[in-house]
Amino acid sequence: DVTYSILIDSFTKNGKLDDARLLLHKMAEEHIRATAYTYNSLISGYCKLGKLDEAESLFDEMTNKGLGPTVITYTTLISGYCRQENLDKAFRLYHEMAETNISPNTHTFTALIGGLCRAKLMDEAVKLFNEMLEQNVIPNEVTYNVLIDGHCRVGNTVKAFELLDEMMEKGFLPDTYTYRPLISGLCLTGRASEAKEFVDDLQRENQNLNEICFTELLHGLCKEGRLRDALSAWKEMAERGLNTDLISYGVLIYGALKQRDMVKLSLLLKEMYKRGFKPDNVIYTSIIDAYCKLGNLEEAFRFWDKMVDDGCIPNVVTYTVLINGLCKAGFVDKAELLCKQMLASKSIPNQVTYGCFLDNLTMEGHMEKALELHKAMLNGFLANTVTYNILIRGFCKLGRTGDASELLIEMIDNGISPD
RNA sequence: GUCAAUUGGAAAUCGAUC
Repeated sequence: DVTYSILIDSFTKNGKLDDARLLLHKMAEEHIRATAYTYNSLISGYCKLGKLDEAESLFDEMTNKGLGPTVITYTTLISGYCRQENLDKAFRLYHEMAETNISPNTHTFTALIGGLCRAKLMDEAVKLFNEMLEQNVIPNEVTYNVLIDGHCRVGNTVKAFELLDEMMEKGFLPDTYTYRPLISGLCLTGRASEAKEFVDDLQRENQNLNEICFTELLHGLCKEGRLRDALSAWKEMAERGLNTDLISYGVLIYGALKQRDMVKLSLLLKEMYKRGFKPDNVIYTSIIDAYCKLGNLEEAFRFWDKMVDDGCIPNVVTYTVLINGLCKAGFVDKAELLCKQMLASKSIPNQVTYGCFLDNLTMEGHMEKALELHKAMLNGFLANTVTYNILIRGFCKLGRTGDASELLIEMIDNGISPD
């Protein structure tokens, strides 16, 4: 059974869930008992693919066979639900554990804290962290990394750096999983310079930063329009022996576009090609977006064609960027056409896509049509803070503040928080 | 003796004092 479990685990890690399940059947045929290990591996695989229903049915199956669940099974499912931002489900499982006398461990708490952090519910995350300590479950470096990341995401770098000190006092070694969020947090709060200093300090201490940490810094610098600094950091990255990969080029291109520096754009593209890199989806999309925003739809479509010729498949974001460009330029009919084309391919329009149309309708003063779209979006759970903002702004502009406040109430009722 | 938790780039609204 160990052999089979190892095989099943490696299949699931490669996303070959079907093959893994075939093996499970084969085990049964050969009268080899499956174990909790086997099931846990499979459940983990389905969770990572977001197929929680499949994971749940295996959970039931293993329960019926008396093979579990174990702490690991619960933790796997909990983290699966957390990744889908289904915290209700995750916590329900957590409570179910208590009923079945399975004690949550460090991994379990870390997964839940991570879920809360992802949802930016930092007060709750801290509360759970304290509960964890009260239950004498010892946090480890991952727990700290998750919390640090959470605080950084909401811009609370002070708290994040406090936790960095705390974790070091406890003897945990920070790594790239710790540093990356801190760099990101500093950049997020408009302090790319501090992020740069932080990175320099870490280099002086000979801490090993990886591509991911550097790219985060590059991105922060580019976002603030500091392309020159980003380029020099990029050179430094290369000198440090790190890979200047496709993503790092993508960030620099984003920076060049932000500065509307099309000369730099073509230089970067040339250099990329020379190194054997081809622009990917993301790079093409950022170029297309930039041209749309410059009002140059022709050039935008030229890159779209180039992208398709290159074998890159446009995704939701690519479509949305063009739809936005078309809407803003007043070609709503063309945008709708593109949306249909999008549905015909395998891309499904999302909140942002519909948000573009919604924005166009409210800007044109077609509030009733906008409300119609909004209702459809509500049915598809596609309303969010931004889409409500668009509608509320539209009503306010027309002086219909009554309708606007009704929407405010509605959004709160729907559990969507105003910002 | 195999299973569970954390990392990078693109898109919609708004960003006051000019």
